[in-house]
Amino acid sequence: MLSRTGAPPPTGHACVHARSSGGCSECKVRLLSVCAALTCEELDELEALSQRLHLAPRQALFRQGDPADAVYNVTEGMVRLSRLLPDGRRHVMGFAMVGDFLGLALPERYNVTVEALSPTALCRFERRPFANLVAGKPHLLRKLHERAGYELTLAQDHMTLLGRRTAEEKVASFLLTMRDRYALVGQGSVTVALPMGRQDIADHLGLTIETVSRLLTRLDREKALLIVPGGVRLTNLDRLENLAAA
Amino acid sequence: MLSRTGAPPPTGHACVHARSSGGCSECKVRLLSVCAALTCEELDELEALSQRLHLAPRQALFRQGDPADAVYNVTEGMVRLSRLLPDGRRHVMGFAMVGDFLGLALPERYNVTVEALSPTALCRFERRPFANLVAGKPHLLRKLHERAGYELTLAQDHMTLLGRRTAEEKVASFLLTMRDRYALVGQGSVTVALPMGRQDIADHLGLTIETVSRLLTRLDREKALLIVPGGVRLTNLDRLENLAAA
DNA sequence: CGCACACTTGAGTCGGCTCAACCCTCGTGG
DNA sequence: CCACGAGGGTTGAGCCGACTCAAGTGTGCG
Repeated sequence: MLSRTGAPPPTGHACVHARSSGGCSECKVRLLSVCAALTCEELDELEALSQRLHLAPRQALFRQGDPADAVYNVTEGMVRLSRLLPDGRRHVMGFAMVGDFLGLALPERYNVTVEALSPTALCRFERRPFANLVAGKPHLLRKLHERAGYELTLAQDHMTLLGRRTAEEKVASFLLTMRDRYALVGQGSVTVALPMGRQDIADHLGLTIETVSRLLTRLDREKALLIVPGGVRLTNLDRLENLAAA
Repeated sequence: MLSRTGAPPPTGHACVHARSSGGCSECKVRLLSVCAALTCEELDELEALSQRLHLAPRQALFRQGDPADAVYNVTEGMVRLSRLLPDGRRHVMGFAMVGDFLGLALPERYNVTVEALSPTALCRFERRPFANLVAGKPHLLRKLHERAGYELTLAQDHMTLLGRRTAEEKVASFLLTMRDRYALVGQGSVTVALPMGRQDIADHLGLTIETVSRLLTRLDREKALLIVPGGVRLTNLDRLENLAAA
């Protein structure tokens, strides 16, 4: 199925290559993404397959059940990966941001719905051509596999979170995880943007919106953080890390 | 990190190959495992690297924190993958059985402890030589990647289970999942062996042992299943499937 | 027989959920 | 400019499902 790729330490090589602007080789997220595995020539091949795409907030990229005929790389903004249970309950699998890859685990049909939270830009690759490209590039496959492994550890960490942690631990842990992910893409700051709504956070952590809201305001009152428009400012990291306690 | 590979539909090719007994080519789980990707000659190479290993119940294969210097293929029995939180809480990531691969996502150190639940046999591969072998065999890497993707979907399903389902749904769902996994390795039956203890099930589902016990006896009383020594017999699949309601 | 260990069962508690207001901000239109 | 409505977020009161704590029941093994 589909999944975010968090961001394992980028391992790219510089690529001096004169070309018209806007290409993959000038892509500012290249070194953060699987594309870091490619040489200049390979980037050209990739670029030939790619298609730029922009999403407005609330716009869907695809929906659970749609035939899975493309994979994507997020180059700007943030999207939400969610799943609807037959009885209406919703589970938010995660959030994909700059550098994340959508489509590591591809079944016949997407089993999540992906929607933009903020204005988002992506590279789209048709599934078949992309698979063919990968087939001829073991190091790209290797990179994808590496990502998949990394994803797997993240998924497992999240399982532990969901299964064995209290509401407060979940919220603290979520905020710190978001901070770390921003840091990995060079946006490290004590102020963490939260483009998703409270309901999204709740559905991600296995809580209700009321619980998330209550805990955030409590952490605010306790001066562990400061709620600001569009996010939070983490004013007492020690306290939060204590709560999240790996 | 480490992880079970459930069992995507096996896709192997028959391999007529005369050789001394006990080799990979006679391995009865080959077609269920990643080894299905290999030709006879490649199997020989693999076999040269492999090391047979047997575990008695309760015996550990390795522990959380040990340097991750090998990967494994389970050929018999069942192991438990668990993780200990700093405060003593435990989370059981899953159970690996016949055909499952341990080591898809390998960080520096194992982040789970693997212990045998029943008498277990495995193939052990040193990490480096195995990685080298894989590096020269794109179709094996491909197979591993496929598995990783499959694992990822399983992990995500389990997340949904942990985050958004009630205790009863969790238990019913767990039993059906176990049944399906047995079926995939040719042990399909309405009687499901549960070599793990109640505590293990509880730690896997994010419940307490008492809750698991209570729900099993309730389902028994309601004639949805029958508790038998070492497992359960699912006597009313419809009812259970209703409860698990994907 | 008797201990150990896994499991079951019961009574009481509590964390997080449900239900229901309420508040605030922002966009729209009169 | 203000009135208004909608949507997101907050807050409160009460409840309930799963947890905690504690005892009891097998069952296998030395």
